[in-house]
Amino acid sequence: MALDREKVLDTALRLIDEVGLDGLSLRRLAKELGVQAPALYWHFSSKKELLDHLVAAANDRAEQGTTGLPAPGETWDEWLAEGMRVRRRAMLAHRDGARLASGNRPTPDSFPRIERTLGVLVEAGFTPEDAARAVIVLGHYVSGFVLDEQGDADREDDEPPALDPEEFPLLAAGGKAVLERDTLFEYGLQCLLDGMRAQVNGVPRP
Amino acid sequence: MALDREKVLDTALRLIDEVGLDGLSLRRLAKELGVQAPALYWHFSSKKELLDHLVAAANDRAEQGTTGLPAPGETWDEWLAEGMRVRRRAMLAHRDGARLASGNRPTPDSFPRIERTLGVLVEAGFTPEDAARAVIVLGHYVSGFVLDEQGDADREDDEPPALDPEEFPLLAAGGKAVLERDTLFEYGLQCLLDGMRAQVNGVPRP
DNA sequence: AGTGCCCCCTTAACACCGTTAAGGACTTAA
DNA sequence: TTAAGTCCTTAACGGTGTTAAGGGGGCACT
Repeated sequence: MALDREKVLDTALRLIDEVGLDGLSLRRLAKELGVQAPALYWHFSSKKELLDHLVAAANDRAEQGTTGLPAPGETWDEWLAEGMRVRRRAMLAHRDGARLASGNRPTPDSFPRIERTLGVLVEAGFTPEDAARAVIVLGHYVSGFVLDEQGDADREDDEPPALDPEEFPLLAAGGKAVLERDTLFEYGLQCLLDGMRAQVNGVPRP
Repeated sequence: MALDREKVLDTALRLIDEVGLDGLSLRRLAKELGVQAPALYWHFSSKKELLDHLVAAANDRAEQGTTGLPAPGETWDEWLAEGMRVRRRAMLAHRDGARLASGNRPTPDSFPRIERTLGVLVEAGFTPEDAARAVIVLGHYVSGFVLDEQGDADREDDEPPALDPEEFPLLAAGGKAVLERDTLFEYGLQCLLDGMRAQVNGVPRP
């Protein structure tokens, strides 16, 4: 039974959930495949290339079942928000998913999808420039958010340092609120969308 | 002439600008200090600890000269925006600064500063919970943004793949706009602040 | 003066890492 | 039957973070 890219990527994705991104070495992956490490160089030219394809594979799986266009009657902002929630869930689906995803450009495969997204926004009244800015900026928010979210998971060592509620009352109150990740994510997401709604409606900036 | 943490961190900060985060090995750093690699373990218990202190040192330097409170007559949103610009510049000041900064919690040293920030927002009408959410969410945006900004710099290999303006007209137009990093940063920043302004003024979400 | 302690560093080594070189089977095609 | 191509092996290179053991030098105390 010969190896192929598909099999390697499947195993790598499974392995990364077990041992994390830092634990994923070529030797470890090769062992899991019943093969010696240099064998992987037949299928991928370098580890970096393997990781790039890993991201693409994970994204493919995550985007399955999404149409890429708003449902009838769905407004652009509801649609965009839902797209960002999907993106967050896709990153959360794999351990270190955010770290894995950040640090590589979109491949040309995703151009049509992006073009369609921009089309929806332009249809809604965005200039092409602002549409691109909106998409990029939302992406940065999501990846920054999930990066932190998963960074916490890695740091298994110790809980947050003790905090005196007498000395830092606001920090103590706020710290709890910030632990509700879904609420927090939605807060930032809606803030961004508020700004975009205002802009597309021609509201002047103060 | 004995080594101390200060000297090590100084040299590391200088070295990281030359060789990047991935190029910063203990042996390389030790050589720069005229010392053998294991000597560093006298001053820091691990490389991870050294990097944590590196971030703290870089932040200290960046925050020097900022008061941490709004100037008289400055509104909370102008003040917050300026704070985020400072944060971005601090990360950009060192090669791989964003990658370095992401992936470690604020040390207790920064608690007073954060508490003061929350105080300003609560003064402006935020609930303590929303103030904390706002600060966190802005931070995620900034780090996600700069992470991408500096990721581009690392990728010296090839320019973006050719893009047919006939096939992807919006992408072509938007791609140019997105290259103006300052404008792009400001766009997202103001979007976020729009949402926060709306919330603090009690504007109901649509 | 001598003795012991503590600070700061050295040398040697371990177990890993990504990657390359060279070559050995085994399948397919001429 | 030979030739080419595919997929993998073993061996090795130069690098990594980290640990173990020990050596000098300054300081304090007897």
